[in-house]
Amino acid sequence: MDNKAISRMFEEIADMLEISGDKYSRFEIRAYRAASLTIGTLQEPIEEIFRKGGVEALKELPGIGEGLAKKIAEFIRTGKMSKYAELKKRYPIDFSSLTAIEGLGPKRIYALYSKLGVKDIESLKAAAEAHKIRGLEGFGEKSEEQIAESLSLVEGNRGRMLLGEALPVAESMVKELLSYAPVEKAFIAGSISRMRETVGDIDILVTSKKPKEVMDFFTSMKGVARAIVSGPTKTTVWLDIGISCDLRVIEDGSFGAAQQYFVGSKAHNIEVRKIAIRKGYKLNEYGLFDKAGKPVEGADETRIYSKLGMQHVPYEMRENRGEIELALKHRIPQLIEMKDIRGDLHTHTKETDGTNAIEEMAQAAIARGYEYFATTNHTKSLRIARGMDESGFRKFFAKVDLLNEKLDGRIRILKGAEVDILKDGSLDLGDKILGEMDCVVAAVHSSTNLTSEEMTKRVEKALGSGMANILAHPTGRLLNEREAYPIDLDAVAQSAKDNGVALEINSFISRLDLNDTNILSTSKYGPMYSIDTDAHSTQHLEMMRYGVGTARRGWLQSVSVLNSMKLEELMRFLKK
DNA sequence: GCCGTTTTCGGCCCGACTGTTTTCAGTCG
Repeated sequence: MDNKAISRMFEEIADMLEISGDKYSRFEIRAYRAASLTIGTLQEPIEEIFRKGGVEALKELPGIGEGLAKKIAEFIRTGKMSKYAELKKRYPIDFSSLTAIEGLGPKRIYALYSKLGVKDIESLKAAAEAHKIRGLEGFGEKSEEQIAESLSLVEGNRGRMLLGEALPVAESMVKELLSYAPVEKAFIAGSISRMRETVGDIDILVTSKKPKEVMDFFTSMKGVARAIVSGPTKTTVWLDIGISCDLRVIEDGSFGAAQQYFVGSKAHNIEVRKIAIRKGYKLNEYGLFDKAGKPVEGADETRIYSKLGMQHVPYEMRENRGEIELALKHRIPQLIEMKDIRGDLHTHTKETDGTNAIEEMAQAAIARGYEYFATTNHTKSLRIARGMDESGFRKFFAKVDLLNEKLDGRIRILKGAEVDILKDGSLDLGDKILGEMDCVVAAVHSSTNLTSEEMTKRVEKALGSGMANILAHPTGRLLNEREAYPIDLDAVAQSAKDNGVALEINSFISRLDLNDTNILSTSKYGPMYSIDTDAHSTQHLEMMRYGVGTARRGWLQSVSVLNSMKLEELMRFLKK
């Protein structure tokens, strides 16, 4: 993907400029790093932005001006960036791998290169094993040990962890801190609090009058493999599950400022701090201060934003994607919340590849306070999931009818299917049985190697069939496993709107499909969205919060969410 | 190299921790 490549090149250019000793200002270097951050966290392909709007569109991106836009354009057009190539000739060093080593930055990497010829992970490993590093100026035994340790970690290859894996861990750590350590408040910050689909580490913030005791407790907690950094206010540990966890201890009076600071994102915070400066303040994690250094506000995050003339910004929006301007104008939308969700429209039972019976699914849905849910088992083409044919569904639906009667209005079970969209765009069951269903979820599970044109046409045909209500996991991606298949989401969103079909936001932790940027880019066509769990067990119903978080990252309001509707209104939408 | 209620020049986010540096540079988030 170009985004990653360009982001990495800019970062490496910054690294190389930093050691070059040429007369580049540190601000020029910083500009490359800022651009790297912008592009690295962009989830829309930069190539597409360029294709649609050329260099001018690139310049719209924060931190990208004339010069960098041209370099990006050069790379997209030719596959090369001359500035990068020139510098690389002078410094044939693999910075992006080496900077991943804890404690190594450009300066020390260059020292290792010029004195020991270290230029990649392998030569670094050799130097460390031969104990050649400890003798170098600026290095010591400790540095060498740290490098060796970090090397073994990098070789264990850690990617970003799924939100749905990290959040529960963070929650249990917070619970333990609150129960057994002298802390008053504990709060999950960082990318988890912003509900990013994957997270690089866990950030926890606590208030306490006894920071040392808290830190001692923290480093000895179950699941902590070892401490990486430990100070009185900040401690970083490595967890057994293969992710690091930061704990910051602050005073109660700074809680709001610290919250603002540690929720991030970095890009959002840089903008907020610039606004603070413009208004004659200084903002850091301890509070908002006036010119004389006198504290103005610190305990309450909302009041800090307010002093800056801004509305409070929901965590999920803090990505510097336009929310700053909205907050300044006091026009932050009222985002969808968990309490708006009245049901789940994509679930499975043991009749196909689920693990629970329909009765158990119904009880679990009732326990969640739902008004309704749809049972949507797989159809016959999906053999691997023991998909059912028409007679299978008829038999199953008879059971559902009985159950609905028995439940006597405590919840309404909608009869449905997750019907396969076949290669030619037709649906895997006949119109007769589909027409009898309350809720038809259509999904692509096969022939995913089509071109974008073919795939788009295939899906459009299914949406236009008059039988589909929801398009499940529209891009088919699986986090850390499989890329989205090529499809024109703009066309799909338009077609969904025209045909009264909702686009799914699949909440399953490895899917989150559509993702936040897909939602942001498709919502201008005005389709409805359905936030579903695709639950294959009663446990999976819990995943709803990840879908809601993703929807919030996509700035979605409840009026655009199908399953925030009351049953009666929903049934009108589902009518074929 | 970017950017503008400081607008085409002259600023540019901010603080913590570590190791070896005898006073702080380098790295990290």
